[in-house]
Amino acid sequence: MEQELSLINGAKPQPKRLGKNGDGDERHEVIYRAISDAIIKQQLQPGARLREDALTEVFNVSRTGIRKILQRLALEQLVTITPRRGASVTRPTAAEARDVFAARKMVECGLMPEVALHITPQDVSELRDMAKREHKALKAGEQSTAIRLSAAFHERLAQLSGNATLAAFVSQLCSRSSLILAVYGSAGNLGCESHDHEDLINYLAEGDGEKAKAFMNHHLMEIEASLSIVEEEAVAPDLHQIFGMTS
Amino acid sequence: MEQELSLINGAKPQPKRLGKNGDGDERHEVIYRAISDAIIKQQLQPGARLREDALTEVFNVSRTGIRKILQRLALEQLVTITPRRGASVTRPTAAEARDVFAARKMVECGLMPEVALHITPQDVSELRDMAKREHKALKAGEQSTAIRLSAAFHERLAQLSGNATLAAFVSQLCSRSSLILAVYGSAGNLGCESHDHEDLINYLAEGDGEKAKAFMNHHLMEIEASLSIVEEEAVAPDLHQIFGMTS
DNA sequence: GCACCTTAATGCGTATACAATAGTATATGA
DNA sequence: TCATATACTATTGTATACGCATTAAGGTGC
Repeated sequence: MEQELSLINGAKPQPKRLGKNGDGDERHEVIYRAISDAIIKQQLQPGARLREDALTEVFNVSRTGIRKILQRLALEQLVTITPRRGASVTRPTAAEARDVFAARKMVECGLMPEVALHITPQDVSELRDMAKREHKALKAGEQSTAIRLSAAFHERLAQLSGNATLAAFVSQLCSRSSLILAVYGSAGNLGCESHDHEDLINYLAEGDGEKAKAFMNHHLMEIEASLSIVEEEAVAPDLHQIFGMTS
Repeated sequence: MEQELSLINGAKPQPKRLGKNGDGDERHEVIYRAISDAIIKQQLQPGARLREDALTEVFNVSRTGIRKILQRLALEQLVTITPRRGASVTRPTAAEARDVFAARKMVECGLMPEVALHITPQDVSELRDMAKREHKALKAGEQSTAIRLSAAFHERLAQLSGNATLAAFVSQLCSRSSLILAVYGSAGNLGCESHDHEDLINYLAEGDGEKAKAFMNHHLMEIEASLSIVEEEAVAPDLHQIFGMTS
C-alpha cells in the first residue's frame, strides 16, 4: 500500500525552484498529467495515500499548487479526498464499476454512428497505428502501457465524433475504467485484448456506424464480463447490518 | 454586465467570521451552491465577472476558499477562468450549445427505459409535485425559479435511473443548459413550457420506457429548436484564418 | 497485566503576504 | 488633435506561516 512516490517523477530532475512564476500553468499541467498517468498506469495503486508534503517535495511546488491538482483529480474521481485524512487513489466500489461501464456502453456506442460519418482516411490510419502500438505493448507484457494506450484509443475515438462535451466525458470514464481494471480485473486478462480494436476500425472505415455500434457494445460487455465485480466491503463493515441493531 | 454581487448572498447575514474551522467544508458547499444557483437562475448573467475580492467580501471567506470554489465551477464549465483575467460566468459558444443538447438527447433518452423500470409510486408523486411547482412558477412569471425547477426535474429524473455517474453528468448538462438558454433563448420562450413534464411522468408511471424515451427526445428537440443558436463570433475571431497568414 | 488518559507528532484547512501581469490612463511629441 | 510610449493601478498567481484535528504511542493507575 505504501509506495515510493518518487517514481512518478519520471523526467523532471528538480526544476531548480524556477522561482515565482516561470510559465506556472505549464508546470501544473505537467504535474497533473504525471499523477494522472501514474494512477492510470497503476504505478499508484488504489488506496495509495497521496500526502501533500510528499508531492510538494517530489515536484518542487508549494502545497497550494498540489492542492489545486489534487482537487481536480478528485472531481474526476481518480483520487478521493477525505476531509481531514488527505487524498488517496480512489478504490472504486462495485456499484461505481457497474455505473461506469453502463455509462460507457451508452455513450460510446451512441457515438459510433456519428464517428462513422465524420471519420477520414487520415483518422483511420492514426487509429490503426494506435491499435498496433497497443497490441505490441500487450505482447511485450507491458501491462501498464497497454492499459494506457487502450484508454487513449477509446478517447481518441470519442473525439472523432466532434462532440467535445461527450468526448471529455468518455475521457473521464476511461480513466476511471483503468482504476476499475486495477481493482477488479483478474491478473492475466486485462481488457481490450485480441483484435477487437482492429475490427472496430474496419467497421468505421467502411462507414458502417450501426455495426460499429453493435461491436462496441459487445466489446465493452466483454471487458466488463472479464472483471470479477464483487463488493469487497472490507473497508467499512456495516456493523449495524451485521448485528441487526438499529442504533 | 456589471452586476451587484451581493444579491447572491440571499440568506447569510455575515457568518460572523466563525473562526478557523467551524465545520469549514459545510460553508464552502453552501457558497458553491449559492453561486451555482445564481448562475443557473440567471441572476448572474453570462459574461459577468466574478472577482475574487468581491466574493471574499460577500461571503466572508478568504480568497483561498473562493478560488477553490471557482475552480470547481470552472471544471463544470459554469465559469471560465482566463489566465490572468480572473473568473467570469461562461458564455457558451454555439458549438458548445449543440454539443450539450446532443449529449442530453443521448443520455437522458437512453436513461428513460431504466427509469421506467425502477420508478416507484412515491417517485411519481414527487415528480408530479415538482412539475406542478414548476408550472406554477412559470405562470407566476417567476422565470428564474422556473428554470431552476426545470433543471431540478431533469436531474431528479436521471437520479432515478440508479446510475450515479450518469446522473451527475446529466446534472452538469442541465446546469450548462441554463446558461445556454440565457444566451440563445428568446425572451418569451424559455424551455420546458406546456405540459411536457406531466406527460412524461405519465409514460413513466405506466412503465412504458420506450414511449418516455421518444417523448424525451421530442421534448429536448423542441427546446433546442426554440433557441436561436447562431455564432456571435465576436469573442475571438481567428485572425490567422481571416488573413491567411501562416505565422 | 490491561485499560485509559495524556502528550507528541503528523498533516490538512485557512489566511495573509508578496510578486507579476494585464489593462488603463496620462503625458508628451509630432 | 492624434498617436505612441510610459507609468500606474487593479487583480490574479504563488508561497509561506499558523492553527486545529486526528492519530499513535507511552505512561500511569487500577
